[in-house]
Amino acid sequence: MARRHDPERRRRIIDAAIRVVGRSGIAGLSHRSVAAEADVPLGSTTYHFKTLDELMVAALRQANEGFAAVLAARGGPQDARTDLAAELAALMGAWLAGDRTGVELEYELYLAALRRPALRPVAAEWGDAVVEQLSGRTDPVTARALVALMDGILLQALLTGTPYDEAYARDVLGRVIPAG
Amino acid sequence: MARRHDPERRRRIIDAAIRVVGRSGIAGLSHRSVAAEADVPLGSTTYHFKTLDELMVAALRQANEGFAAVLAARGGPQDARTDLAAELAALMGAWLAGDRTGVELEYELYLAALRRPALRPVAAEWGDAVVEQLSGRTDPVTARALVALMDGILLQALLTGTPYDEAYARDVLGRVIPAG
DNA sequence: ATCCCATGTGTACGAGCGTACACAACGGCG
DNA sequence: CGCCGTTGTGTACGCTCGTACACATGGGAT
Repeated sequence: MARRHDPERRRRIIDAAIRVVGRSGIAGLSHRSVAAEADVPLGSTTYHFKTLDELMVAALRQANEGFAAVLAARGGPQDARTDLAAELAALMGAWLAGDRTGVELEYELYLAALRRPALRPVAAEWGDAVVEQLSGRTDPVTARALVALMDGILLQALLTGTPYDEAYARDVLGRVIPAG
Repeated sequence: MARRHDPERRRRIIDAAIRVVGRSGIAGLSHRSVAAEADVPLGSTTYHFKTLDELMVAALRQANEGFAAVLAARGGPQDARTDLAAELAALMGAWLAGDRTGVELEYELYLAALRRPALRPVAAEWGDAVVEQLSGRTDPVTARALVALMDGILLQALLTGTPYDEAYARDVLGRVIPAG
């Protein structure tokens, strides 16, 4: 019999959900699969998250925080003399390096907002957060365009299986940034 | 009892699959739901498409052809004096106008390639087709960047529920196109 | 000390799913 | 004409799913 009133229970379930989505995709996400992965009874997942949407919201939010931390560490408010386009291109390269599981996981949750209105606010938050990270380096319109272009470039790589071309990314990202 | 050896049977099933995805999303796609929508017996869908992946490949390919036709009609090889960025921005606006069901449908099938390798070649074909449509107006690198940026802009609008801003799209698309 | 409710657990139900498979009907071919 | 493979159909099996619900438990409020 497990300990009661476990404050980590919720977190355990979210972590398990992220692992499940990473391994089997959203299609493989269910109360039962998460319960098995987290090694908790079925009733526990349904108690903390009435619907799978709620669980996905929590998972997406947590995944976002992870990426935001990476971005802050690498592309944060450092000096403005470095080439922003090159930095972002390198950031994408580092993210895609090795296996693409992590990137696929985050994009799958992110893109799930297309059909699940509950996820849209979280997806919007993510974009806003990145824009804010870039706000010290460029204007808001450019920042938003950079986010859009990065999304598109990453999707081209992920959806078609094409290898990531960092030089190409640096080139076209640079075009979006106003000269000066 | 339905007529046998119906050459339209396959097409009927694909059309029904597209309607089902448009209404309920990929999550609602099953052999049974398609069979009901197409008004054919269950065995008929499983006979023509052993797996749902096969059915999605056919549906995505058919949806692609529809968009390619629209693009060819509007953004085809017309004279190069018109503003390409403005044309593409207007094209996206027209596509999003009214209800977004059609766009959501195509993007959902397109994005499904993230987790379904069977769809990747079709997704790649789509990108290549658009690049080719643009080949008369600009260089290949720019064309690919425009496709990426359009994907990103459309996704921003679809995922966050933000209204589409055509002036913004025209602005940033124009930045990607080399002066001259 | 007692009560109460948030938290946690186990089990069962009905629905929908992919799959398999036996059978029916057509049409080309020998 | 008669055979046979392609195409089409009906049904049933076993599985997983969300959901519901009754019950257990323990800590905080009274």
